[in-house]
Amino acid sequence: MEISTAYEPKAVEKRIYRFWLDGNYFRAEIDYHKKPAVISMPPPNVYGSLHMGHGFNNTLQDLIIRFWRMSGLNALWVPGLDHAGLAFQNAVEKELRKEGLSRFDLGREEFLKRCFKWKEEQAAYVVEQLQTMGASADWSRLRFTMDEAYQKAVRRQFVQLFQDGLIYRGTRIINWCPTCLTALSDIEVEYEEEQAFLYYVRYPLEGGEGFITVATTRPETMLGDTGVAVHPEDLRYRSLIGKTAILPIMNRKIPIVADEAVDPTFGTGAVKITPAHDPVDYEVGQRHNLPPISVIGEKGKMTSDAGKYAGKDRLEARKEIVEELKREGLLLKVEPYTHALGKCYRCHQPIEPLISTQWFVKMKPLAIPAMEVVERGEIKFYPERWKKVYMDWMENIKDWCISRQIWWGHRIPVWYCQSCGEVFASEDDPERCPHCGSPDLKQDPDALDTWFSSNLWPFAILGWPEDTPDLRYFFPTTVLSTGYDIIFFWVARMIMASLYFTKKIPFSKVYIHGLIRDGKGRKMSRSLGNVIDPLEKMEQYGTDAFRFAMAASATLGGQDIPMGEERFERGRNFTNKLWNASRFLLINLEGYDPQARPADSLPHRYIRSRLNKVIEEVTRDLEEFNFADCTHTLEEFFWGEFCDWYIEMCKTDLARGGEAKKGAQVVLHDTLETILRLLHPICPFITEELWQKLPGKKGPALIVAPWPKPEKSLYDEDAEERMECLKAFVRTVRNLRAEGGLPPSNFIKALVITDSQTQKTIQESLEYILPLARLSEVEFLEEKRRPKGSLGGIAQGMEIFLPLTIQEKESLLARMRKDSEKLKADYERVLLRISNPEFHKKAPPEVLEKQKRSLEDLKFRLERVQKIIEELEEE
RNA sequence: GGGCGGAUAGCUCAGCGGUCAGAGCGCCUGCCUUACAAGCAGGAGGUCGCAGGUUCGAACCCCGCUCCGCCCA
Repeated sequence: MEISTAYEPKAVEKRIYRFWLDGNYFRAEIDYHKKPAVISMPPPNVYGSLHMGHGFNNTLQDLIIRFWRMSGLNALWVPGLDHAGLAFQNAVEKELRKEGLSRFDLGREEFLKRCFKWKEEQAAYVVEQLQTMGASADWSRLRFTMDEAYQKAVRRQFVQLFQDGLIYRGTRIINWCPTCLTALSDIEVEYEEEQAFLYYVRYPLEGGEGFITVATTRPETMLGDTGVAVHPEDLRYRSLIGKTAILPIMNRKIPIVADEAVDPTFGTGAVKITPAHDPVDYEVGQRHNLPPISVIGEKGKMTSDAGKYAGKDRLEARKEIVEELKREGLLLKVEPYTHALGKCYRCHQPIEPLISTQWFVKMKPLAIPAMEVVERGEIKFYPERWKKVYMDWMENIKDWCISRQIWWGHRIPVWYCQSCGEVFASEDDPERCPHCGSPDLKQDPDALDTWFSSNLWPFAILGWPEDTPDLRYFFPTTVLSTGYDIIFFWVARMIMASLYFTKKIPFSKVYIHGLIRDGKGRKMSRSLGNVIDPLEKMEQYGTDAFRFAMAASATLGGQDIPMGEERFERGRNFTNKLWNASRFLLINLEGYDPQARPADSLPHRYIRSRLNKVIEEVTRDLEEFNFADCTHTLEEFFWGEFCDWYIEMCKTDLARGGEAKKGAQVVLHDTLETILRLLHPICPFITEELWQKLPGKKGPALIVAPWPKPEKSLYDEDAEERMECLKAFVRTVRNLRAEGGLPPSNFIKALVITDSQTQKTIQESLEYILPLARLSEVEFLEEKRRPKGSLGGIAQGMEIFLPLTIQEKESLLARMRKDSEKLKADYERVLLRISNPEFHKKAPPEVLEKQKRSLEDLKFRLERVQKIIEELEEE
């Protein structure tokens, strides 16, 4: 058989993915005899390239799905795409700017046409990327958050919440992005520490009696001040409460009020109140009847209420106002100040708190049941600590601003009757006003927050609001996998929506993984230029190597992952090793007879015992989302045990031919076949490719081969222990040879002192270990004395000696002295513990036993080492 | 200000109550041993952040502290 000596992923991946698609293996059919197991894919933004976060999350989801599928569950993974409202609109506008156009030039209808055209092109590209990753999702069920059916779901949600009184329209202070020209919800604002200044401004008191000094980071907002506030307990200002100050520049009379919200330690302890431009001031204003005056407009420019500063940009106005205050002698001082500045999570420009009329969802009634299901454990977070984060947010939840002043997205299904003023929501586009019958209707121009549609995801993709067979069979879904950064944005809202609309939880397990960072632990960002492109890495190292790196990085604790190049290299090395081990087998399977009965020899017993224990361990790891340990266990077993020891030993049987060869072939084949099955969820392409090459395969494809079950009858402690003894023997010889500087090319004789049982173990497996230790023969010594002129080492109740030259003696002596000291320290530590009467009383018996055995072992080794030292010194 | 993570080998991280502390990468030595140099064999390297406590026994549990990161106000 012609197989290349290095694994070449590119030759394999496309072909294998095609093979799976042709076999229709990703498709899940309703089958009431099978238990469904479902994941809804967090839909990536339909626009643009997938990033490492997608690569990571989708690898893990695919891993789970493939594991379930092989385990005999009816595994369904529903893929999808998100319209990503503002992010997508911004991207399209950016493209338009290249043509010198804005969306307003095109008009709403034309702009949306462009958007859909873009969406079509981009969707195919995103799907292609997911497929490159090996995603075994059911593409026949691909959903997009603006599909016709999905639009209906969103309208149903809005109308029902509206009719139930949970959606209302209100005028209040909201977060406004002057760059994106839209309102945002509270959690769409990101706070960043900024170096700024704190301005101390004197406001003259009415009647010419001195000043009250306020401190502010935003002097330009003073034009909208309608009060000054101090803490009610603050003795410094007690006498001023109820008095009036004169607002400089505007010459407005404003009251001095007392409010608990004021922090007396900030600045002077007196703060200006600008209800129209600060959320806290807004509330203070409400409590004290201070009217909001908007002095900053939607584009970040001063309004007509800003007096002579009207029309200026807010930052320009700040400069000029500071100058004016300085001239007037009202600027007391300016000091450097670090504060958290709110920025838009899409364009990263500073947001502006503004008074505006928007649509809101009342969250408290939705949050209460959503907290209960998590509290009761119906929905579990993995790792569990995220439960607290979720609960804390839910407890302090605020109403959700869902209207956005954008065009791309679900338009708010609310109409305003131009005749009678009726405001109503409707699932279908209405012809006439339901109140007065007038056809003169206007639809609300705004669109909905994207998250107000993706919160329906797990059930809308299965057909909701229709009562479809898919929804009945596949819902609730089983696992949701996502990063911790969108617990509030998405996870929490899906739980609330699902309970409200379906009366069911959307999923029972939430797997929360860490975030991928760059090699130095920094957040990846385009501006830092430290973004790793997953597709590029797959191209470079192979998809399986990429996935191996992802899986190995997904630790149980869900820590963030600094993604360095080494992780991919390790994956590539692993797949290459897998390739070559399989290649070795395929070359040596000539005359393979699956019916042959393997001998009851130690290597076979050992590898079968270990394999079955690994099956048990790996299965448990996958059930617990412990991907890193699962990967590591498989890597270690395959490489460190199967390749390094078992295959090497089997070479003896293969060389011998006959029954020995036939038996080895069967065990080698079966073990590798099982390893391929265990590795398939992590490395689907290479395992499928190799599995297809193996003779005597059962079934059409590895992707649907049964997940291995551990056979406990094959667990064999005796074989494992004996094997450890053989390994110790071989390692000791290799070590002696290296330290003694004996060339590996010479096959030499080893002399051994040991007990009769160990002697038997070694003798029975001599043919396997001689080549590994590069020995010609082993002689067992009767006399328990180190042979003169030899190099000796100790391992597991054996003393092993190799012929030694005189110049090698000194280095040996040095090593023995070092060993002796370490052993002495270890021995004394255990002795101390064991001689403590409390230990005998309180430690469990098996621990006591183990300690006793350790002590004996240490004593034995120590005595031997000391004896050798004496002997060497005598010579 | 509140909360959550982290601090273990040169680097990146596992381990989270039973002698001797683990991996990958890096480093040193020797090998083209007919599957694999993306490999094989051997080796060096760690008062497990600091300081107390609980326990027969602590990297691991508890208390405090220091530094780093994140989230919320």
